Amino acid sequence: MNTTAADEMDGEKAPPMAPLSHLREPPATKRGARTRAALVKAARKVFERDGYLDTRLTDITKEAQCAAGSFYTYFANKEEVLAAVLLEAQEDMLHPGMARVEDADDPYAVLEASNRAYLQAYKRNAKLMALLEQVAQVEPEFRTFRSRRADAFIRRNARGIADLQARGVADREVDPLLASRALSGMVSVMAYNAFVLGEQQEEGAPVDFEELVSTVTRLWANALRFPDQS
Amino acid sequence: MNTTAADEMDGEKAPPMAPLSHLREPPATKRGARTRAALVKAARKVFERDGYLDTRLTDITKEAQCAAGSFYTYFANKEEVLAAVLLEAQEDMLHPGMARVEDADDPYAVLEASNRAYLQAYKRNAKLMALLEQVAQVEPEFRTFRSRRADAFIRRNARGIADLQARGVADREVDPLLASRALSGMVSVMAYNAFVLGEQQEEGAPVDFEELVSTVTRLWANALRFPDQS
Amino acid sequence: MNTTAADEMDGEKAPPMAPLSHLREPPATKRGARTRAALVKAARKVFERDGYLDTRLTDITKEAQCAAGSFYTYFANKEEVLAAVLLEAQEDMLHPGMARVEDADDPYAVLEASNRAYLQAYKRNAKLMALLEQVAQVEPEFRTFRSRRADAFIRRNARGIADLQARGVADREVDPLLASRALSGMVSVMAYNAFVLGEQQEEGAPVDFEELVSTVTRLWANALRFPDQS
Amino acid sequence: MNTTAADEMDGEKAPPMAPLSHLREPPATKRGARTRAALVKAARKVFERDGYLDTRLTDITKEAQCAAGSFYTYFANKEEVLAAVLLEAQEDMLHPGMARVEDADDPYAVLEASNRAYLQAYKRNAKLMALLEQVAQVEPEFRTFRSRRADAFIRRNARGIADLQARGVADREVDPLLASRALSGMVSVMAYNAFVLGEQQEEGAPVDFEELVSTVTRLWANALRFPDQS
DNA sequence: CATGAATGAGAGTTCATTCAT
DNA sequence: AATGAATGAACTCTCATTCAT
Repeated sequence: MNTTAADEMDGEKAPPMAPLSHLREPPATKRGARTRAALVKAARKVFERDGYLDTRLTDITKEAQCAAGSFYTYFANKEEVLAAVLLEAQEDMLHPGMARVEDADDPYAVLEASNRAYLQAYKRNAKLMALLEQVAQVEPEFRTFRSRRADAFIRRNARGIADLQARGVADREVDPLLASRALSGMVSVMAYNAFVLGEQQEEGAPVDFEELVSTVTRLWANALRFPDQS
Repeated sequence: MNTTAADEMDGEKAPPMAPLSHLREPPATKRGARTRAALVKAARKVFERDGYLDTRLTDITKEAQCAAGSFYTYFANKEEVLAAVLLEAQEDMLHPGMARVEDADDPYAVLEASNRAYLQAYKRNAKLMALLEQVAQVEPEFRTFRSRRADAFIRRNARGIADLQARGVADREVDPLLASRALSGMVSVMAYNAFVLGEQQEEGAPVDFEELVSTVTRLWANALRFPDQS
Repeated sequence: MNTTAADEMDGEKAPPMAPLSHLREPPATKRGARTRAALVKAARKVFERDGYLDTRLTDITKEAQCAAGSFYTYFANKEEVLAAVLLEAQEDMLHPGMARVEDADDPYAVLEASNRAYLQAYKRNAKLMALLEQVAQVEPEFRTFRSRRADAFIRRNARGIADLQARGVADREVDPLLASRALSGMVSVMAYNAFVLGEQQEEGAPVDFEELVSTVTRLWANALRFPDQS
Repeated sequence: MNTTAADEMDGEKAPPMAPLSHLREPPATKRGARTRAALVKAARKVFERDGYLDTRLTDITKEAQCAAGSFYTYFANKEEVLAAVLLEAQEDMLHPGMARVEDADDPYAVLEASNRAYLQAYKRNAKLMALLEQVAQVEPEFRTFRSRRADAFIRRNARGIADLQARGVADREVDPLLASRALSGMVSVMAYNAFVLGEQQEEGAPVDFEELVSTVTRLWANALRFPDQS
């Protein structure tokens, strides 16, 4: 299984933001580029701090230290800045920097590395993921966006599962795609609970990261009936 | 394992809406009760149709065929009607009406029945669940609400898992609570995808309900290493 | 000088509330009378507590423990209850209960007794006076009302002054009416400051009542050049 | 006595509007300054015409010929515009332009000039004073404001009285502060009656300005037992 | 390009008054 | 006469978007 669980964020080359790609032409001047960059940076900061809905455009321009009107030089509305923010952040979210696995043939080791990388990436971008979840509930365009990326992730894992089934290492009774949906979903829910909700409520001990990795990996492996290794 | 996966909705007797219970005094007259009921019904309809955010209070009163001001006789704001809507719907969501299981000692059969009941209830109340997910992203009070109910569900399943572990029927290596979080989450994600997102996008064949039940059940059973039955 | 400074409140027999006398017919039944009385009493309490403007009709009916609609059985609006409240209170305000003066021919003694009685009455009805001042600024009908009563007071004192002038005991250079306006006004301002504003602000030592009496009396006597008695 | 009765309006250098100074940043552009000025001017006009309570914010913006929303660029609410109106008017009210007195050592002449100047200023700003009285009954912040200014006025006159007492020209039996309260109050009541109430009711001959000045001056002088000059 | 004031539609909310029961 | 729910006009305030400078 050579896929990673971390690619829920992957765009797979295909235009990832189809509905959001109506971006304006990039600024012609250096000053313009600077202003635009400041706006995107400010937008991310404010979005993450106040949430998408509670963010007013003037909050963004204030944070970016530019005039309210300047916003419209680069973006048509709030959705468009958000698209720009996500586009820019994608880069980081796509390269979890997975550690080399000693034995690439050991499915369990590969799976564990993959889950660890995914969870690390999620944690690193937790605020942005929280934002994405929020926006997906509020702006249909972003719901599609979220779904597409999840699908890519799911499809890749499905291929991994099918591969293992072909090699006789995984339970052949389950449909690879459906199983991938379930198991990938399981991991992403855990990530959401741990890194998004876990942060919001101070009470309760936060989950131990390594325990999280080992638990989801074990459950995943069991669920597919990886050969016993104990 | 005699718990059901369907009780994510269960309040376990305890006041389930603590933060939302600032309800006004119930109407003193029949007429008042009728109007209030009409408002709650209208609210549910409009919320489910337009979403929480896009719903204006006048949309609700218009739907309920009463004056704008009448709304405030019964509710202080949009949040309060929503609380009333959820409170009223809870009843139905709490009694999935799980079918009798032939052999209550067969963990697999119990699990399957439990999952089927849960998924049926989810499907039946899909629009409301969609609403709850949306609102949880937008109003902190409801986030707490959602979390609490999920917790109840998780804790119950955790008890079931611990029980099976004690009986030697389930993998003892995993922490029951963490495993319950993961597996319960897996089921609810599947439900969300199938019944909430599945409805919104017309493309693609909808998942077969029975296949869904059998897949999540099989994965769950495998994940906990239920004894082989094939 | 046999007039009293206390009669700013006096209605002098003449219909004192001309513009406010459009009162409805008195209730026919006993129950009606009771309800009406409860409303007036409640109105006074709430008016004095919350001020005229911040009082809603429902506050009054709530305080009177009757239904909102019942209000209109007895009064057309807020102004009318207020008129009723004032009408009822007038009685008390009109009888300052001035102590007998030993020597009714000693202008100074008479003046002092008169001022003391006036200030006592003002203090006793301070909340109502505060209310009246507020209402006079807000409802023209009551401005007239306040003016008329002040006029009565002023005219009476003016007669007293003219009398003393005739007896050669008071400065003949000043117009009696104008002087009365000034001096009566002086006393009422002091009363307002001491008993209305003085209560609202906790800081500062409240004025000593007797010092107040002696000061205004002395200034008044001096202003009219009462014969020296020191 | 070198103080003036006219300084009830005086702020004495100290920040006179402490509680009202939560003003927004002044407009950055000329256009902004123009709009703000137009709003303040319009507010004063409408307030004086309709009274504080009956003034709707849209009345002000309509009068200023700008959009309703523009109001909030400069003021948070009705109170704030009023503060701005008073702040602007203060200037004029603080410089009664008292005529030079021939003989500054003649207490009577000084007193008369002072009273004339005060009454002239009051008359000039009568509508604003009416407004202030109204508002003081309705908004606690402005009650404080009114009190503070009256206090400044009173304290100054009290110093004048004490001074005269020290020079043996005024009755030493009265407390200077209390006497000042009474006499300053006497003048301001007369001013209120003459210029505020006098205008509202058309009936009755308006008081002759000079007679007003000479009467209050004479009474004041007598009250303090200025040495005889007749 | 940047600026920041101007715009105005639209939402929530209050409460005096009416009226069916 | 009493009740208390229903009504709806009126008002404040927000903020995305435009536009003159």
